[in-house]
Amino acid sequence: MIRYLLLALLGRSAAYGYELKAAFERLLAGTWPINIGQVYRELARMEANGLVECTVVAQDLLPDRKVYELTERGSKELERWLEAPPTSLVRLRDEVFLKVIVQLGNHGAALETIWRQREAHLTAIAELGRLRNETDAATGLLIDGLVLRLEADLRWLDLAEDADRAT
Amino acid sequence: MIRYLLLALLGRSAAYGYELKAAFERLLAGTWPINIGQVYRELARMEANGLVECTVVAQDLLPDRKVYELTERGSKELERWLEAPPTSLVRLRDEVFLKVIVQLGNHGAALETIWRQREAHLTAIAELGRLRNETDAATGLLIDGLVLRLEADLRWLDLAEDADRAT
DNA sequence: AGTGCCATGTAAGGAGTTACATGATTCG
DNA sequence: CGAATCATGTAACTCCTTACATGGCACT
Repeated sequence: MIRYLLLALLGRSAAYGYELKAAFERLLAGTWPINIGQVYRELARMEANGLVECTVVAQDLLPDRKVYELTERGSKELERWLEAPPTSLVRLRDEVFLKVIVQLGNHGAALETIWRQREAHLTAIAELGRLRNETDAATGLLIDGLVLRLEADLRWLDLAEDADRAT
Repeated sequence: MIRYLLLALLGRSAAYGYELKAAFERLLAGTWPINIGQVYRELARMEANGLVECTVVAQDLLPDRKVYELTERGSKELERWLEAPPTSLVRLRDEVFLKVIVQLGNHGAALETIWRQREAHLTAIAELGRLRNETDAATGLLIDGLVLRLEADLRWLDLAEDADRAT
């Protein structure tokens, strides 16, 4: 995933690692903090695979920059990813859901988890509301997506509470 | 995650690996196919950590079973997980979202991705509807959660389409 | 003197996926 | 004879996370 996001960012314009980390986190509004080391490792790997190539740009006073850009293969690979059929959506590996369903019927415990989660969801939604203001279109849209999901999960927590009481 | 789910299953009753794999997949309605090898590896690891202990039960005609049960430490660990504060919900690493936002403004491409995704979501929802019939309460609830999320994502795709046209 | 920014990296490890190995029994 | 079920495991690999290393400059 990281690899393809970096490819997508390089598809917009050539960039060096340090800059890519910032662009990456700005695009995702900091919801995916990435370690700078990983950016360099991915770039090195992609270079080895011929997806990107770099030019060293010397600077005085500051360290050299290694400016990367997509190769032909790189943009093919990016395009391939973008056009690939969606991976299976029938897949749910979230703590929230799992913690609740394994406790279903265990009244006290399930309800406590549900309440804790509900509160966490509300906090997260509020936090995203604050984040939403300081972003551009694409990032704002991403945040909207997150909020919609969290709202769906809140409705699910209501369902779960009913289901637990019904047992 | 796998580790804790196995602990939760063992919290219900002692079981051996082969059986745990089946219970795991039944609980998750097959949305998380797990490799049997991983079950054995996790069990071995948990045994080394003193979370579970096993008794070998000989069978005639069939291979021996290693029946595991939670230790005191194991149920403490399970409880700790269940009661732990939810991990951050402000985090979104799904292909769907990322593929769309990196293409936003790139009209043709973004719209194609959106349509592909919409279709995949509808297919997935239909599939889950079929699955829903053959399950018990907890698993059914899980599926409801998945469906709610997919519906939220569908609404998001509408938002994304509007946002793309607006650029 | 210490913190933070610029810019590059290496290394260790956890979690999950996929494939393969072994051996007996039962069903078609 | 071949495939599926029961039952155990090992090995290799990808992806992501976390921590650490280096070195100069600027600001307080």
